[in-house]
Amino acid sequence: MAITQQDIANKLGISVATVSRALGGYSDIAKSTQEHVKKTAQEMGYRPNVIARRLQKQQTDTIGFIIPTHGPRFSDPYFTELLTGIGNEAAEQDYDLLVSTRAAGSGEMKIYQRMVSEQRVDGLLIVRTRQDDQRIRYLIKENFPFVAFGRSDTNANYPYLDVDSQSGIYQITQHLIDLGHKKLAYISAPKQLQFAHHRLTGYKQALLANNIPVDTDLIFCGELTESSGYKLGLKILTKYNDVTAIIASNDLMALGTMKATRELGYEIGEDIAITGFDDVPLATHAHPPLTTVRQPIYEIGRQICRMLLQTVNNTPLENDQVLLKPELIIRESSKLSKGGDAYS
Amino acid sequence: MAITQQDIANKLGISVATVSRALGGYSDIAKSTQEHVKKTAQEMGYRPNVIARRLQKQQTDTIGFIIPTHGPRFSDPYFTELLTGIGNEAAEQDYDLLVSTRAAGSGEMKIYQRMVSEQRVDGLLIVRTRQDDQRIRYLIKENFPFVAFGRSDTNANYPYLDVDSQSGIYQITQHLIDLGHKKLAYISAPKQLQFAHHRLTGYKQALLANNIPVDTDLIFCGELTESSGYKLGLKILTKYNDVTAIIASNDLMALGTMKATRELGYEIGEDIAITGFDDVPLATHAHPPLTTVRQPIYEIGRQICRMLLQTVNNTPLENDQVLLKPELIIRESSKLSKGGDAYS
DNA sequence: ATTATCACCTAAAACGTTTTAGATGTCAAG
DNA sequence: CTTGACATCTAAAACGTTTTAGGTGATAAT
Repeated sequence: MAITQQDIANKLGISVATVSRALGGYSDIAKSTQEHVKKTAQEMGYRPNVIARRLQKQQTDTIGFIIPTHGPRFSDPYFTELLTGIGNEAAEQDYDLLVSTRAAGSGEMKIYQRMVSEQRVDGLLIVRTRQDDQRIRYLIKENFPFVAFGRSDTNANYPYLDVDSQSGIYQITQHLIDLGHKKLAYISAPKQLQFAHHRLTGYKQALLANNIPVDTDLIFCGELTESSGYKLGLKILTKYNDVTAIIASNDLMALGTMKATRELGYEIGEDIAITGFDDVPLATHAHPPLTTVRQPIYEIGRQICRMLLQTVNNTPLENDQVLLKPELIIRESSKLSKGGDAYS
Repeated sequence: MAITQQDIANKLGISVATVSRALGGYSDIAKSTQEHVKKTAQEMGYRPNVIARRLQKQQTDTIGFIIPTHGPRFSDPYFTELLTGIGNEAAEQDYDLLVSTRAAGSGEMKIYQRMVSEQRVDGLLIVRTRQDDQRIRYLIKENFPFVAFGRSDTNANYPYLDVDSQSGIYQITQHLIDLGHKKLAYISAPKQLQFAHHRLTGYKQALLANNIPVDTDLIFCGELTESSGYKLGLKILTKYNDVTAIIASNDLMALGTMKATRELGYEIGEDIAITGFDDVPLATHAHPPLTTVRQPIYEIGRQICRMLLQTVNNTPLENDQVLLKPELIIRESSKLSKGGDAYS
């Protein structure tokens, strides 16, 4: 059996209250007693029982993070990096991290309710915000502490951190237009994801700013996976043989599109430009290396975690709605358009 | 404030004990009372407080999983898939999953001690077993329930699941030899990882079985990342221009090696064969698709979780040391050796 | 000699649940 | 009428911690 404060108290002939307060370093316990208790605790191998502490303190020192997976073979490198950021920050602040994996829809809300109403965690992290996001609605209704990675379309006010992906896609689209591309296809994320709209807007705005009409036939919708990018790549390039650039809304889809492009005999970066979003490590090692927009994923993980812990501890956030400017990373998957007349 | 059993008891004019037992469905409570209590609980929106339950039951209904990361930009797709498997299985059995992210070494043992001695979890999952693995030694010493993904070199007996990667690499090496390759370089995982040895042995055995002498100059050691595979790929191919096949011990390194190979002007699958291990989804979408050995990662996650939960619940495992046969997946990154004389 | 102040300690309650050990009342059998 | 068996319920203890409210005794001030 584990050593308890009672054991220490018995051994020392003092009360548990004194043991507790001594270990807690309270000033109403004599310095000498404090040291004595601490020493004995150490010797006896005492470790606090966190469950008992939690019950008394009415807080769990735990935060929750529910990863929205799609299907069993879910392997988005993006999430590992995000999780590492969250996990490291939580650990530094002595918080536990409770993780659930659940496909969006499919009983997802059950998990949230469980976490909230059974008081399993002190706060929650939400990622991949959606249109009319029921998770956000629920947490606001319950007045439960949370921080989201991503804005949402509700007019509710809540703490979030987001990347200005509209600007990111605008930059990348402008970059391609500068290279002489005129016919640029776009592979969107699923429409229910909030960022899908920001990114699509960035694309449209860039086109319009350059007097290129928006052709909705050139806008496709993918699932953020390689295989989805692959399928759409095939579709786009067989149907529209005058497209010279494909803008994917994440790296994984861009990598899939690259495969399709190559299979159809095009040279990427020469015949067809392809771009992504995220800058996962694989983007550098793709062939050719992928032009993309960098989101500092690890740092984002740390920061949303830091924001949540502040919220949980009732420290007011100096800035509770943060918008990060992403950085354009130009690599070889985007080059001058062959048929183009840039700077001509 | 949340509703407690006390609130229900007060409202109904019965004792908390009755409420507890009614909700628990015990037979010493009248059917009618049970229904009444359950109905009222529902109406009042009662949810059990898991912390209190845990304290009383002296178990946490939580398992722990510490992901051994390397560095902040850790994005191994392998782990997301494993985590999904573990998470889904845990959720189905109503267990919480506590996740920590920590680089091996660097205070890793502190996390284990914290989990174990402060009774944060009922059991632990260990992955990427190492030579003389201190985590395993510690958990055995503490007699704490755990299941490992991977064997280890200690002669201690403990429950594990592993993939027979010696056989996997043997198969892949034999496959390459059958294609006519004679000079096959090998990129190992870090030597402290247990599976590095099994895989290396598989490579050596296959060579010897085909009367090819083992040339230790052709054995390199990488870090399981793309960039590590890239660097070693460059090194191998510039130093040994008669190497026709490179066997990497995971897919990520293989992908990095592919990049190096291409940059040096070789045609993958034509001039140089490259193989990986794991079959992450990206292997299919690589250019060309990667020949590899499939580990059913998601299923492995589920199964080690299932094994752990059985252990935690004192259900004896019918088979507590499982060895899975991996499957060779032949794709286009390995083809006939140009200089080779297979079947000649 | 009384009172106030202070340093140090602790009994008991509290957190919300489950379990234990037994109480109460009913009914049937003897 | 007594006894035993049974169904149903519950007071109290228990889990291990922290907090509250106050006690004790010593010393200093009046």
